[in-house]
Amino acid sequence: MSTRRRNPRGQGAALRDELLDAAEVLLRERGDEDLVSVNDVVGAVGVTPPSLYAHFADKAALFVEVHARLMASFGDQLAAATADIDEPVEQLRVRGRAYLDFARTHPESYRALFMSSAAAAAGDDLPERIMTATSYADLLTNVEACIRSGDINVSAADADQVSRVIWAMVHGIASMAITMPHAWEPYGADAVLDSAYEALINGYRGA
Amino acid sequence: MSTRRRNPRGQGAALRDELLDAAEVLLRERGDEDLVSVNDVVGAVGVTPPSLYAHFADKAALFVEVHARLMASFGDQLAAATADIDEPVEQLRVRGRAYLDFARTHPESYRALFMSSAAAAAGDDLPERIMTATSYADLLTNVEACIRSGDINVSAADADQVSRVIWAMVHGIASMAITMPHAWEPYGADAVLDSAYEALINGYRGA
DNA sequence: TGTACATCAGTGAACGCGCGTTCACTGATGTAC
DNA sequence: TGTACATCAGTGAACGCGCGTTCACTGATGTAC
Repeated sequence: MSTRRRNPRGQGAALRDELLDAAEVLLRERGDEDLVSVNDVVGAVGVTPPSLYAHFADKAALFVEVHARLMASFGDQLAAATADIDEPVEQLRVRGRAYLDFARTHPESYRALFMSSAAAAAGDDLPERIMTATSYADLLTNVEACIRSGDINVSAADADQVSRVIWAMVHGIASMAITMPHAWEPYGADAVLDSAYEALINGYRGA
Repeated sequence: MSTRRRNPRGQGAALRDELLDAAEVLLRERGDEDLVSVNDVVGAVGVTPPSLYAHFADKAALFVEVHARLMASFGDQLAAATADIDEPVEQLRVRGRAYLDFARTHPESYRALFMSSAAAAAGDDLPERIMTATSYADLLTNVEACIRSGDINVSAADADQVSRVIWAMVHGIASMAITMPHAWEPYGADAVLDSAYEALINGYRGA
């Protein structure tokens, strides 16, 4: 953009944030860092390519930081949606709906975070970071509360496994909604999620 | 490969199959057609790039056919695994395990079929073809049998929705196994699948 | 049986393109004196 | 208060690369006579 003015002396680092912002927007739009070129990013900020290399070693280094930002905003969104809900099973349901909402509102972000081949590539430990992220810890805590309240009838030691089954279920619905636009017609992904939750919790309750 | 001999007169079309075979092998290895170049394909066959264009309009046309082949072999594999099993619930379980097996044995094929952005791209109706594929019809038939036998206690009209929930569950476990190598540690994806199935069927049985 | 010729499987070389990245440079800005 | 200068944000132009695709061509093969 031609409206950009050069940063004042000593504030060159401001460009770093502008580049991260622009890269995040573009990644959200396109869902795969392979579809976002360095040229796109610097062009969006209104700067020439060499400027980027003053702040990031290479393209990969830029996107490592962008992914971290996306993960944080995803976690924040789930936490905010469930903050006011005390009843454990209801919180679990709302958490699932918020998860699905994020995936559908930002399908390309979701793809970048949980479905991209970049995420699975050897050098990048993104998936491991996901498993240890706050949002998973929150889910686990939620499931433990359901076990204590008796809504999920398994031993406390199985909380981790049950959490991952629930995650896999929601991820399955969300990722299919993204990859196959007609997957949930004519029901709607929400209705399917509700039905799946009901069956799962019902199944665990009576176990 | 330098060992290749030119096809005899009138059998130039044989190269078409060789190209499809080579492209399929490479796609299985790499999981995304963007990672398989035209040069890779013709190089594997031992031929130069222009030869490909005698048989396929462009790269996309080649991979449309390759995807169709992968889908067919996936469907065949599920059908073969479940052919000898009469008891509906057991057949459903074996179907799920075979599905997971395919995903883990050919992770890159699975990614290409069910997780790739190419699959979701506007021009390609692959996802729709999946929804109408034999393998989905087989699953639906299986679920209907479970309803008739009373193992899944929903009305016959809900067979379609239940089928998709089951599919989403298995897809969730399979795709996470691919994207996040440590997702199912220390349990193992099979154990998680069994547990998820048990909960789901349990939940539907008592519904 | 021998030869000229049409056919067609496949080649060699190049095309334009966009990519990530690097090089040598510029010119506005703040500071020292 | 004025000026010389070091600093540093950012540029212009080019790099080598691999890509999908196209062009004009070659040369072995089978057939007609």
